[in-house]
Amino acid sequence: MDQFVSRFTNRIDTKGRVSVPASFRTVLAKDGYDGIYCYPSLDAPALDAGGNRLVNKITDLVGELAPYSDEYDHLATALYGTSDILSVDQDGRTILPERLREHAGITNQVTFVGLGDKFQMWEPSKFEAHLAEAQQRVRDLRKLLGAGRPSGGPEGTRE
Amino acid sequence: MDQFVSRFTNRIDTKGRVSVPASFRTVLAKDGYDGIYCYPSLDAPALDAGGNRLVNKITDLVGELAPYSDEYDHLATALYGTSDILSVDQDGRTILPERLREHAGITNQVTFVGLGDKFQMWEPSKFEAHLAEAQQRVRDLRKLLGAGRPSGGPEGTRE
DNA sequence: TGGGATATCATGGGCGTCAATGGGAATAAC
DNA sequence: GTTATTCCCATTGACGCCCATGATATCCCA
Repeated sequence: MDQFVSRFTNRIDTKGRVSVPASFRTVLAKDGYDGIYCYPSLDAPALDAGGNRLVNKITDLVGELAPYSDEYDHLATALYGTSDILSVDQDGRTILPERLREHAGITNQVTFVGLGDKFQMWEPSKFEAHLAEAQQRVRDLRKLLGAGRPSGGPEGTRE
Repeated sequence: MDQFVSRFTNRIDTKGRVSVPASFRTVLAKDGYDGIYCYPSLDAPALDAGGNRLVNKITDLVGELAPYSDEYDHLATALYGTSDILSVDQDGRTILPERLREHAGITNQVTFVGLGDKFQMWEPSKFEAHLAEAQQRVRDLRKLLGAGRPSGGPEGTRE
């Protein structure tokens, strides 16, 4: 299945429209989703977005909870209640609602970031900071994983 | 399965195109991947590149993590968000995006280095320095391994 | 084993297409 | 009636397609 990869930064024009990157539109089309399912990221100043796979993942997540539990209410509110389905016009452009733009701090440019089954939309400078942190965290993780590797044979044998 | 082996240095022409080595293209074709999946190496001034095997490895890595965890977010950002799928034209050439060229310090030549399931792209002089260091590390490792080898039979027997 | 022919690969250039951007008009919604 | 959204079109630069050329590697024959 095609995935959302890479990242693009596009401008918001005077009418509030922004071009959805052509490769993301292609993935959405193959996914069979009309428009973009979108909600404020739970723990980042960004917007989570995608098509059917994102919707299915949310349905599965919410479906694992007891229907009348507090968790259910909270998660359903966060993932359904705050979301929008953005329309994409025939030129491949969409308009971000004011509420979503405010959450992400987006003013005149949007960075689209592919994350495999979904993508995120960021204010460009916020994303650069986030990326630096993510890369550092992954490097730290690799060091942790590397330390556990038997590549240092003698250490492994000694243990 | 065919592997990426050997290394080649090709020029970037005035249009920013570079020939992907024919043997690498053959491996990609047999792998069934259309284009080249490519992202900045996390710990080297180089680009990691490959086909389905590389993509599958990344998908497995990211798929092991809980969808809304911090680790998932960081890994997906670092591996999907910084990557590009490079198209390869019918003459076997590709164009490296500016962002990837800058990460690797590539200006007018690229060294393609086969690493089995994937390959890397380097600025030629950076690769030479990297190779010298890697060869020195291998010598050091062999010394270590040689000390632990059962070629000295008595040590092995004693355990 | 050496030389010649052939095929393949890397390189260079021109032309057409595509994607992002900008703007206007019409329609729908408030 | 006003504003927002959708539809339609044009422009420009980047990229893909197509072709040619030279160098190198491989193959075949004497």
